Amino acid sequence: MPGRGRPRRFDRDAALRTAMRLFWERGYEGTSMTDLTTAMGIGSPSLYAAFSCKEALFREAVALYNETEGAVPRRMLHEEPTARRAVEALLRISADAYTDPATPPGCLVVLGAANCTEENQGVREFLAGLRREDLAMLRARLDRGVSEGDLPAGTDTTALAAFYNTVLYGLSIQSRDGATRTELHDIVDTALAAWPGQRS
Amino acid sequence: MPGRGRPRRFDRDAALRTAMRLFWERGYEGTSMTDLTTAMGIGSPSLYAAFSCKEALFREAVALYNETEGAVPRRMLHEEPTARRAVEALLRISADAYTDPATPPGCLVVLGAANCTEENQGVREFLAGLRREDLAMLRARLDRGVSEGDLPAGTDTTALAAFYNTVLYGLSIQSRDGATRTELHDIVDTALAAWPGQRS
DNA sequence: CCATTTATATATCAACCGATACATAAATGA
DNA sequence: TCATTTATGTATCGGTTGATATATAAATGG
Repeated sequence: MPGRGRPRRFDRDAALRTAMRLFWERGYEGTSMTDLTTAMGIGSPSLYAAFSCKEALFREAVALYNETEGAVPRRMLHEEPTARRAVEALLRISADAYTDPATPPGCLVVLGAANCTEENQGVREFLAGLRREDLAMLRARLDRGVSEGDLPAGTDTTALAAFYNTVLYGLSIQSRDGATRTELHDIVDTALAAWPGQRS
Repeated sequence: MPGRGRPRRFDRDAALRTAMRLFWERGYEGTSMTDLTTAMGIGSPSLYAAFSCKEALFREAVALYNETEGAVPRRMLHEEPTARRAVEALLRISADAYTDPATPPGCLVVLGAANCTEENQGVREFLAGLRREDLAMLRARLDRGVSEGDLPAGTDTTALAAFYNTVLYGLSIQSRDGATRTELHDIVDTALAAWPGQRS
């Protein structure tokens, strides 16, 4: 039921996608409400009525990002048969996504609130929490590799997960600096040489 | 010769160090002129008279950062006898510096203008240029390792340098997220396992 | 038809941004 | 002494920030 009052003139989902795109491209503080309302083609009271405030809009946009952009890497992480292949798929898919010319370079969760003001520490902590979740998923996949026997028992999965997570962070910055897809995959090649038991 | 007019009431070098510290902590756009003048204890016309404008002050502060904080890693990179030991020293010293409680976490050159506004693209490009210089120095050190025989002939030094550079970028973000010194060194351990010929 | 509800458009709000105008203070050179 | 030069303190500039007050438009329920 669409309710009683005057119907909304714009598509809320489309507006949210627009916000995701802008925040992805320019970060939280780098995107102004005027940028958003202009890109959405609506007035600022309409935006506030639909999304409460800038921070709420950002959180909703990031949630959308996490559901859409994060779906493929998450699925790969689970479906690939070994930990090694899962991590390689994660890195390769991320490298491809970060250099997709149809979307802004790098990861919104990593870059969206890099050095933001103290007054927006809540936004920063929100993204940091998502990063911790991603790290935990990666570590869990490595632990699964140990329990399934494709990773040596006694592997320091915490350190290994932290390492590949760090590489992913670095890839985001590299893509922002204009690194090509090939360059990122070359970096991934080297990173995979650090895999336990690997000969480089 | 201190010149003719009324002498400056404040220490320009100390003010520059204050600016470096603030920019390091909060980034270019995250630091306001009011933040700067307050921390320096001077009025805004004095700041403008001494440093022209915000961007010029930032560039000078970053130059100071590069000279001071960058000195030790640069020296290690040159003085360590092998490429492998040089890279390890670079990573370890950076990990220590990024987690030094006396200074802000992470690297100013990496984090100082992460997703800044389009109108400040000049600042972003300035830092990107410094990062390219650092990358070139790292690659040159690896090339030296090849010519001196401690790295196998045919080693892809470009890819290897890009990889360790990427790890350094990632370490900056990790330290911003509150990673401890031990955690960073564990990541460095894993990164070094990717070294050519290494058994991990 | 009309009360109610919701969304819109216009016009702003106070706070902060980077940057200056202006008058005054404090030094030097002649 | 006094013109010149430079720096300082105060007050403020126009512009932008995130967020609203207000009045009107457009739907539903009775």
